[in-house]
Amino acid sequence: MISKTYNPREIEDKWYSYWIENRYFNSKPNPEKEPYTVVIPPPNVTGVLHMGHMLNNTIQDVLVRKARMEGKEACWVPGTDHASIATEAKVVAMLKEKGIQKSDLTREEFYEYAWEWTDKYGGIILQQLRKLGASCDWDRTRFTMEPALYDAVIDTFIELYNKGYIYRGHRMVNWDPQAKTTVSDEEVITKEVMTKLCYLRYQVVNSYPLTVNSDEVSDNGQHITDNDDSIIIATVRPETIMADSAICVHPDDERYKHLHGKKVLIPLINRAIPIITDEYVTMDFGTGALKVTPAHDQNDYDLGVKHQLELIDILTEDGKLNEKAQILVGEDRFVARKKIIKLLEESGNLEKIEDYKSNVGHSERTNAVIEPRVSLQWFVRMKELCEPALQNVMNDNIQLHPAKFKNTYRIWIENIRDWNISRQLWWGQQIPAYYLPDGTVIVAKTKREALRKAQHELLLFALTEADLTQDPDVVDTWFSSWLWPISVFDGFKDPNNEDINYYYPTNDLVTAPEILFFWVMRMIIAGYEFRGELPFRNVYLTGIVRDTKGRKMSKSLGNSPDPLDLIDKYGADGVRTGMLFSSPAGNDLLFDEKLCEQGRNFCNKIWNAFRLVKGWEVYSPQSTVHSSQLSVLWFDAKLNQTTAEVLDLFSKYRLSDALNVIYKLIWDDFCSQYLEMIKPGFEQPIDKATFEATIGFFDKLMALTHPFMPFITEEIWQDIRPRGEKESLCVAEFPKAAPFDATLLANFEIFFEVVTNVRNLRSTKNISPKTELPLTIKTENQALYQPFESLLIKLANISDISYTTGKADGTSFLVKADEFFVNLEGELDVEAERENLQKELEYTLGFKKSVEAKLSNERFVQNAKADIVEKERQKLADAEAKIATIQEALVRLS
RNA sequence: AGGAUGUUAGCUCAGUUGGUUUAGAGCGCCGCCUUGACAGGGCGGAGGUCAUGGGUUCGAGUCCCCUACGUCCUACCA
Repeated sequence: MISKTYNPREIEDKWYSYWIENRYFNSKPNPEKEPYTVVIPPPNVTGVLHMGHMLNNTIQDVLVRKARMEGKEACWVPGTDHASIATEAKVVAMLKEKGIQKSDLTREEFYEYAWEWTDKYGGIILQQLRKLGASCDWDRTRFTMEPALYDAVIDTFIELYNKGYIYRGHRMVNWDPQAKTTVSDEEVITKEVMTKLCYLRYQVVNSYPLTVNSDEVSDNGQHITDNDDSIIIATVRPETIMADSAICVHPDDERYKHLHGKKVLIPLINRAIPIITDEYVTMDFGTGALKVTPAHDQNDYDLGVKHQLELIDILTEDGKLNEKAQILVGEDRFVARKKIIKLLEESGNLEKIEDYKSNVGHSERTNAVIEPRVSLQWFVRMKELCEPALQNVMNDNIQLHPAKFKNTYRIWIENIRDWNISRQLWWGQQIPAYYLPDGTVIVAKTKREALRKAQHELLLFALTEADLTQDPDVVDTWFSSWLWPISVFDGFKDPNNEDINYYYPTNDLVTAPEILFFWVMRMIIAGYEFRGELPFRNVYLTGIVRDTKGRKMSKSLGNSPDPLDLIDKYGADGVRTGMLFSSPAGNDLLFDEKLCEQGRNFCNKIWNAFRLVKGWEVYSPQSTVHSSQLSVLWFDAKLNQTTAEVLDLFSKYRLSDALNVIYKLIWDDFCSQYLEMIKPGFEQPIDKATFEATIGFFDKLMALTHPFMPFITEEIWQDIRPRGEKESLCVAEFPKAAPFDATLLANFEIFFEVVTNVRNLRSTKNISPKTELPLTIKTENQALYQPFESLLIKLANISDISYTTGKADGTSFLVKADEFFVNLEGELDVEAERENLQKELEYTLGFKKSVEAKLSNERFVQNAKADIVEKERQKLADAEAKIATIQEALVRLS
């Protein structure tokens, strides 16, 4: 006895183990077959599955399963990312709970804890992916911190350094004065804060050339003019004026043209700084004059570099003023701010203070206000490396789906800055740079090699390993994940191995648009740089999963359902289809559990169709029922038509559309129409030929649906298949498009319309579906309807069918230009009939008019393509025939 | 602020080189239908001047421009 509803739970576990046991997901290079490769975007090793992963991995699985069924050597490589910042933060928090400070540990000790943590929580997410049905080759699971991949990072660092792409330089970073470390841009939370905008007056120095010793100038007072010759700037950080290197105004600003080339004195400390001009300045903000403080502001830093200004850092690493500030030395930056305002007020340099709303960066971890700070970091020179990455996306060697992202991608690359790859963390690949006691840098794979280099290249034979210190920083996580498509096949360790030669370049990459820049672009760069070839041919960009209100799903909002709960509730197939129903590439998915419900209902629908067919008793008659024969021909055509459509949609990466087309094929065409057409009477057997054709349809439908719903399709497929033919739907053949009879499909459409009209008539006249009705067809083309008679009787519950070219009794409806009469018992509601016909007439007349307007337009007839004009003529003829029929009917009623 | 992108039924979206009827689907809604595969179901129905205003064209949901609103990315401005 088959259950009335589909029960996913045991079926899913059963088949997943079966697939794994039989190693259907494992792949080896096979020269006989075309490879199809996907590398998973490695999730954070300590992460748990969220809705974004579900969507992303469902899409990958659909693509991989289809390729596998198409006979390709499908290989989906899973793995995880060490996620240095996120993981280190979690480990540090865990240590804190144990009462251990990171600073109390050696690097080695810290690693022990980190690995312990990774082993404990790592890979949970990969277990969860199995529940979803992901057909990964689990034997190939990789981790970005495992030795081989660690080495790949070190080797590529050295290679790029030797090629001159990596350099060490002073750059502005986000400094957390409380944690005394730099933090990445992603860890900076900008918050809106109310601050004071101070307007400060700087005195202009008139004499030229200016004496270097500014004290002298202020002492004798000669060079300082009265208030008319001064410039007022606005700032929210008055405590940094001692670090000013210039005042900047817009070159076209008439107010300040007379000051170009002059110098001003910084209030309180009276150091002279130049007035420079740059179009960066917004004339109508503040006073249109800007103090330039290169050491304490990113934009000012850029200006400083451009105008070669002095860089004066007046802050200590914990955010206090240092000796270079000259005044308020030792005060905290915020205390200093208050105090200096007072000093400025006393000295008469403070013009006014306004309340001002500004966005200030805060550290995610300590909530301290981030201090832009210049420090020594490692960088990758990007401009040249980017060239192939830009070109090969623009010329579609690598295709983005949807293509609209090409634009964004181009703009990003064109504005790229050098990539800061050093991070002041421990969990990650330590930079292979060694410092000699005098500060000389040697980049080498090991300390021993660095020493050898120092001895041989620098002739420093007296050095020992103890004299060398390795750079404590690690590289940015993306510096390991950009190698992923190559490193998972050991393309660095062994650049000519069988795997990399066979699987690389990979085919499709599925990821979120948010990391197009961080990750996708960098993988493309790495692909061309390290293998001289693209890393993948297609990039499928998913949307972001949001809730029904359009908010991003997040832990803090608590609006993200647990994917495993969903799978438990709706089944993996239900959740998979639920997510894909409404998520075309590049579109955000507004997730609603209703979608999963729809997915589950779809499973149930398929399940019950299967139950119905399974329950039939089969017999072998002399000849097959005619209506069933016709139905089989029709569904075969429909199936071929839809298969072609599905294949076309797949080729365009329109997976949502492909799923919807399949959904309708199964629900509407197969269940609602086909099964109803061939269904034998209650407790009647079905003829063998029809039964077998139906089983054949099931076979193809399950194959077509398998990439989307692997579990239920496998269950049914296994049940209907003769044993021993092929062992799993996973590796069965994906349906191919075959020719189909388009005329047959068109005639069936007319037939369905007739059926719908009869049902509609019953509905409006309140006649039970069980009451048989006689039907008279008024047509010039009797031959069109004759083949459908038996089906019409069955589906519309007609007692008998007759034809006429004249008139008939009863109420009627129109399909095309033919009229269908149903003689109902009782009175005919003439008024209602007339009203309906009148409405239809009006519509058709309006339609005819619009077609006529087109056709009577000479320019249309001249300019439009011949087939378009012909179609319009046909439309007109159809409309005219229909109008004639309606008018006859109206005459008859009056 | 700059850039990208979007605005089609109550909601979520299709509508692929401009011409297959006067625009489609799913969900929701309304009406009718429960012994017979499935109420997680069946049958039927209502619902849109394609954001606004211009333009190009014989013809515009589709191409161009303006405006409004939304989303995203980058930069956040002293």
